Amino acid sequence: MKQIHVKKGEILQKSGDVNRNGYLVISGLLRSYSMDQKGKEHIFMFAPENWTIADAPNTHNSCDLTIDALEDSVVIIKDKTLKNTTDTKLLFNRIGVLQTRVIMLMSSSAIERYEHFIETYTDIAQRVPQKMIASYLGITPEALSKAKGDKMRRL
Amino acid sequence: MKQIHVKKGEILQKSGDVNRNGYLVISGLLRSYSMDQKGKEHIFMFAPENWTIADAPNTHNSCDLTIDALEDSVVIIKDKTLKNTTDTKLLFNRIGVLQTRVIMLMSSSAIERYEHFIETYTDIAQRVPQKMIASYLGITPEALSKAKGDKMRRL
DNA sequence: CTCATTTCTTAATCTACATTAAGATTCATG
DNA sequence: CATGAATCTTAATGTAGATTAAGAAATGAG
Repeated sequence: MKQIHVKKGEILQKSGDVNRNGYLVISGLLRSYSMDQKGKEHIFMFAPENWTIADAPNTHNSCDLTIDALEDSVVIIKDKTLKNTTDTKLLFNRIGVLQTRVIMLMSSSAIERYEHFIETYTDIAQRVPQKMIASYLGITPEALSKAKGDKMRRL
Repeated sequence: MKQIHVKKGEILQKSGDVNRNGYLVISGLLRSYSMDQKGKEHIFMFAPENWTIADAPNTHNSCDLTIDALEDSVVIIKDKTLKNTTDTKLLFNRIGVLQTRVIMLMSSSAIERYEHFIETYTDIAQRVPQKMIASYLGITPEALSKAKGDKMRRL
């Protein structure tokens, strides 16, 4: 837990780095963002004074988000690996699920989100009607039906 | 912390209720969903065996999500009001922000998301270029510029 | 098993937002 | 202050997904 000064534009963590730290912003402004396949940036969070910004833990223990400074900032680095009670683990898990969901909603097409859903929640897909999957994905049942049809025909 | 049995279709909490409980699914399947202005349902989460489903705390301490059973289920009701260390509060806060973000992305138009962003993060909007706000909202800078222009002209 | 209801598919049309492009404005740096 | 770079706006065109509608298939209650 140490305090550092970062200049505007400086990168605190890159996508792919070992995921170890959270950052508490004392002054200035940080942001976190992901990059899609086309190289387009999607801002996940802004963190002004007093906010914490961090990357939720994934299975590989690597970072999905890049974090950099939008203004000269003073930041306290926090070691996340400490927090390890059962309860906090559950909360971190939920944050991870939501982070993935936001990134998918911002940067993937309906069919890509559908494929990701099927991979991640195989069993659920077989237990609920398709229109509920569509509702979870943020599209209409008609759009999902069409997307699946198009996909089949392309094989 | 007590165990209950719920039938398929039963509602465990309604949008607007006091937000007090979380639900650990022992068997069966629950879902949480929100409703937009047009009355359209947007599924926020599915919770099969072993998952926890809950509504993040908002400022009014009321529920944003409705939770019901998609299959006959056995559920343990957990009182959330216990967890009150500084750390868990921070985590709950982050979950709340992400929950709102997901719901906005699924059920609101670009301009509605923009208006919500401006209300919620006034200061940030004045400190970053517009193209970054667009990136946060999940749209292109051109679309944001146009939406703002259209909005002005309509006044 | 049967009939009613819900769900799924397909297709036509519509709309919000993306893409591309070009000019105007603002900002940063020497 | 000057100039090049970044940002913002506007407009034309393209496209993913929404809406509407109607028929087919699956599901469920009696």
